[in-house]
Amino acid sequence: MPIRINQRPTQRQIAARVGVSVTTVSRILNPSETHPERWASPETIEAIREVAEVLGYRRNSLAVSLRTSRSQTIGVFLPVIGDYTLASIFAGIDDVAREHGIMALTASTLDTPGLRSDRAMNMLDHLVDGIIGADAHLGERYLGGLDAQRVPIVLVHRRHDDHVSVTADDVAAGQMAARHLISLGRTRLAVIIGRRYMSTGVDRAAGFVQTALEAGLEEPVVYDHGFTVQAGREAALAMIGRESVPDGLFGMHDLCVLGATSVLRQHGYVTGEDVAAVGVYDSPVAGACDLSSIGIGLHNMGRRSLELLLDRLGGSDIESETLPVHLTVRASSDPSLQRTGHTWGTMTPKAPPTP
Amino acid sequence: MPIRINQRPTQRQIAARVGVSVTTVSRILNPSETHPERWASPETIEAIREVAEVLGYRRNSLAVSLRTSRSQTIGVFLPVIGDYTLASIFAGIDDVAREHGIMALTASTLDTPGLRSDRAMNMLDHLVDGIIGADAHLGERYLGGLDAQRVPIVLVHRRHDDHVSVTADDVAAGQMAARHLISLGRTRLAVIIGRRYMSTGVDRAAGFVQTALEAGLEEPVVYDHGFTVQAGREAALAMIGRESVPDGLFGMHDLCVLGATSVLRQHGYVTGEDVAAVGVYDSPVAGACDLSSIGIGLHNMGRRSLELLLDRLGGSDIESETLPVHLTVRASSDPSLQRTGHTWGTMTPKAPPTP
DNA sequence: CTGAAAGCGCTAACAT
DNA sequence: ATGTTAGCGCTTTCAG
Repeated sequence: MPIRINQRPTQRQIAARVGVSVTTVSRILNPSETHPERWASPETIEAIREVAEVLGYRRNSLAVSLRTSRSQTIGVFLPVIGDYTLASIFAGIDDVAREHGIMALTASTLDTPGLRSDRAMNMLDHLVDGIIGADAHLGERYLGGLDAQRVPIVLVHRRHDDHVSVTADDVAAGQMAARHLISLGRTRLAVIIGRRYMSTGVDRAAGFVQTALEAGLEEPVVYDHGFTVQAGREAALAMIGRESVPDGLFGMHDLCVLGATSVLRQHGYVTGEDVAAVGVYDSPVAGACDLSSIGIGLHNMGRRSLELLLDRLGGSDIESETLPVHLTVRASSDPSLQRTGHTWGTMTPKAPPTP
Repeated sequence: MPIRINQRPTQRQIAARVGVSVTTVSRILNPSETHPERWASPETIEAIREVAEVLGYRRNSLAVSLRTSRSQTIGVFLPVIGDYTLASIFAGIDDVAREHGIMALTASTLDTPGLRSDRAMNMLDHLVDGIIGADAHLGERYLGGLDAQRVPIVLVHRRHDDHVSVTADDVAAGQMAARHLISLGRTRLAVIIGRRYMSTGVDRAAGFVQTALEAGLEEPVVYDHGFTVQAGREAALAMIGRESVPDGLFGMHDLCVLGATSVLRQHGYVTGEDVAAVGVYDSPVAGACDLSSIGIGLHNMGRRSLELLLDRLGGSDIESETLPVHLTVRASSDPSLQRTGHTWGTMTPKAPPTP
């Protein structure tokens, strides 16, 4: 009769019912990894198993953690959550966590190092076994104040020389975008890099600019308004304000490119024609909007970050990884391609075709 | 000299240095909420504070939880993570969590009840104080198997009669969409509802269909392919296949509408002209794509869900809340409005304007 | 094959 | 104003 009313059953209760000690119960129910000495008489084992089953026993992870100093818990820092990119990375992390029965404590830090430290302290209070950070800033030691508590850290998405990281080949992405635009005959290039503390934007811009210069073009203009739709709009306004609208635009995020092209279009610059645009992440919306975009395996990036962290926790030495990127060309840069969703063409609609 | 090498300092260490008992240290450092009897001599208090400071003392949350049966931890279930909607809700939850020093254990369940149960067990093993669920399915008790462990549950985004929930006024959203389309003279309506187990889509469709019928229109056709870009594409193909392309389309998510309109457009149906389209969530991309959309305060919705849960944990009785929605009209439904980013107009671009 | 004992770090009655 | 005792649920030597 499972008569537990409000309380979770404990090993002690099982021990009492079976007539053995908690030690034995512990050994049977949770055989230690290292010493699988689950020696016990078959009858005892059977009895313990049965009572545990009928009582609905579940181990108290907190007690285990307190005893073993391993919490089966990790901390994950995201700069912002409501964004496709970071959310996709987190989805990959979550995937691996599920497979390994690990719980992730997640915190958004709004790209504010101070906030990050506060929440990191809180995480460490919960004895997380390790930390995955997607919100690293260049030129600032990640969680520098807390290194005494040597918790393994793996960075993801954004690199930092001081830490192991899983990133996309951002330099290659920039080169790829530039080569693509140049191959289309574009000569006045510009790039929206997000913020200067993000290695993603900085690295992509580096590859982009370098390739442009090597091709003998003017140095691309750099805009650092951010990576949101709104940031893209602001960048576009800046372009118009300085009367230097590019004919080739590369942006760190599909969204900021969409924001930029929408404003440019309002001002008469037709995407795909007047300005060829390329984004990053190849998000679903890029497909729906005919936006050329450089895809990155975000989900897999998340996966690898936790896999690496787990390797580290398992005692292995780990090294940074760089993931490949690939370009999908659509009508936003090559107007000869079929337009699907929203045409990048003229502003004044003709009479609608008869349905 | 903070000479802790690898180990976090404990109350005992402080007690030893100061020459008091751990009890006193505990009382000073972590005065209980109920009995703020932090009686101690000013010198003692001062000394303890100082040593704690210099040692870099931080309480061990796990030990506290084990002792108090309160973990300052909650569990959050999301159906999927890499999506603007859910991620935004989670951002709101995270906000409140930060303000209250609470940690959130997050898990994606892929809208698979079995997966949810497994991970819920794991969460309960970690003694979460409560659970927020964004992945409820209609017609299925949420976490039905585990109700014995009476952990407070608050649903968000999707309602379920058996639970307190924070949702948008989905019925009103459906009515609003229908009224808008009808006011534009649209008569052949259709709606993409996501999946049938989602109260969001079901409720919105209810309001939508009801309003259409009351206006004397034919019953809108319902498509339940999902709410992603791809789902929208499939729905559109279905429309074309059955030769009943609507002149008014409402979709549960901006993305599925974008997916649908992109395919419809490929087949010659111009958005805003041949078919007026309305989405939900008013995500940034809706703005960039001139998509009319019904906005919901997702961030606030997330906030409220945790606030409610905390109220409940504080002993209050709580009730479900319904949040208001509002429509933003853009060129996708009303072509007289200025188009910004991507025109919904004709397929064949005219000669580009001179930049 | 099994159990006694110790203790992870902390809090909470109950003394004094 | 402070200390003693007890114990949260579990794992882990060390002895039988």
